[in-house]
Amino acid sequence: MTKVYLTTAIPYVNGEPHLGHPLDYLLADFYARYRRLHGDTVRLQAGTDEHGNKIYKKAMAAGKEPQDFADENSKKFQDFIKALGVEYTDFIRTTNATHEARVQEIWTRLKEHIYKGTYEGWYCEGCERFVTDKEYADSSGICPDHQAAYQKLTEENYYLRLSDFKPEITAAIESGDLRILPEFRKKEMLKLISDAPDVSISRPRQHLPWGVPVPDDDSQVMYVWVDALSNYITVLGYPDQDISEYWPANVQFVGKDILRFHAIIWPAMLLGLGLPLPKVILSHGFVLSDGQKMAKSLGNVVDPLDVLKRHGLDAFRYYFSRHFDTFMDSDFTWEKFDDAYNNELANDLGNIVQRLSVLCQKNNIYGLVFTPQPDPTYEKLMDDFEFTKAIDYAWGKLQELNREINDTAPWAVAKSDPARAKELLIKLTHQLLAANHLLKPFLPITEQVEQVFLSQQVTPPSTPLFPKERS
RNA sequence: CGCGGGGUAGAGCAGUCUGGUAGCUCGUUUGGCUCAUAACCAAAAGGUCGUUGGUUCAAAUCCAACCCCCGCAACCA
Repeated sequence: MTKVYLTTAIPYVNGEPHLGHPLDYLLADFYARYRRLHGDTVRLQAGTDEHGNKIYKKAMAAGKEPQDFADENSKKFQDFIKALGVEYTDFIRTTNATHEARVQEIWTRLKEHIYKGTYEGWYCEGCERFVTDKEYADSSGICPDHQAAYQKLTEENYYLRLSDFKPEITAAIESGDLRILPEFRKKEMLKLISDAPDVSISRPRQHLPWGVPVPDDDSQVMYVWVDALSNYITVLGYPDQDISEYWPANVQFVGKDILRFHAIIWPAMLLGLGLPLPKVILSHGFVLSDGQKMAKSLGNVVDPLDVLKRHGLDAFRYYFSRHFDTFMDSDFTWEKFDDAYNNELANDLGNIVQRLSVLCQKNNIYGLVFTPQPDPTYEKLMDDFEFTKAIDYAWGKLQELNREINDTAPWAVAKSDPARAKELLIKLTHQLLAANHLLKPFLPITEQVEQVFLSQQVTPPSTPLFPKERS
């Protein structure tokens, strides 16, 4: 039995889950379910990133303790992940005391690659933070929130010496030992690595009051990287426990925006610890709303809970698997979502279940047995993480089946030759169950479909699957 | 010349590496069927494949130049 470890990026819990968050979880869950159907033991991690300035300030603004604030938001994310039907096995929080202790030990073990340096940049007193060069340029040197000029400021930081690891990381990515997906991101990452300066991994305590203290230096607090990225191994028990059963991870699912950190800083940390690199880092695109990036300022933010409520969990997972490209940005609109529900889920899957179950009932079919057969085309797609193409392929099977039902017309055959009709229906039902089986990683409702046909006596579901809503 | 992605039917995309009558899903129109959720099946309409030039018997596909859209450039999924 193969052991599989999959990870998802841990979201920063300074706000509510939005429609972009499900992607990591769903992709990981599709793959996890697929491997579990093959009998593999899958460990699927999820969690929340809870330190940092933004959370500290939001908590202060709300008159709360940072920990209480983090507790509330972490809970929201955990509930959300459950609502998505994601079968995760571990949930890690960066404010967990065990995680914090482990992170400090990790820092200590990385010490020979860490040095103290100074960081100089543009700083806003009001925001209490440094701004990027781009922000500085865009705002002509004036903070838009505080109408105050940015100041040049210097502070002490610890740095991770990336140069110690660049050749090894580059070689791993080039050879495919560390596979970056999609392929077109690989070049981008290689270029970024060659240009990457050493990374600042700490902040003075007065600038970052909410975080894990740097060991042996009370004046400094760890910045996000060492703290958050370590979650993938602290959740397994590192460094107190042997993690070789599950590490290296088979696949790490991340958004395209944070791929660079997972392709550069994270491998550097792992090499510094003497741990193997993950086998695959898969980066997915963004969820666009009406063709645009979702942003509060644009007023096009969609609440994922509303989407879940609209047509239920299966519709949600269906839309995000079949109408979202696994690797590229894709668009969400209510109209497309409703169309997918009505024209595809209801008309194809829902209707065909109804169609065949009624025919089976009328022809008194019972005691069916189903054994899934391997489908190499489908498995190749799933193994390559081409989820959109895999579900598309499975859907094609449903459409073929509809054609075949029309062509063979079992209802007509039943009038003259009931025995032959029965035989036909059993064959057609097996085809449906085979297609249904391919949909299992994506749609939980497939369990219900099996129940309909594999129960003692085939009876149509009391209410059709995916009932159409009359508008 | 910062890096990367993209421009193919009303919408979303495949096809480009390995040149050879332009394909899929959804939508539209017409016909068929009646087992089924006003469902299903068939057929049709709809594209000068971003622009210009080149190579070739033949270019969405190869080469060159250009135009347009999008993302990224230390905390944004």
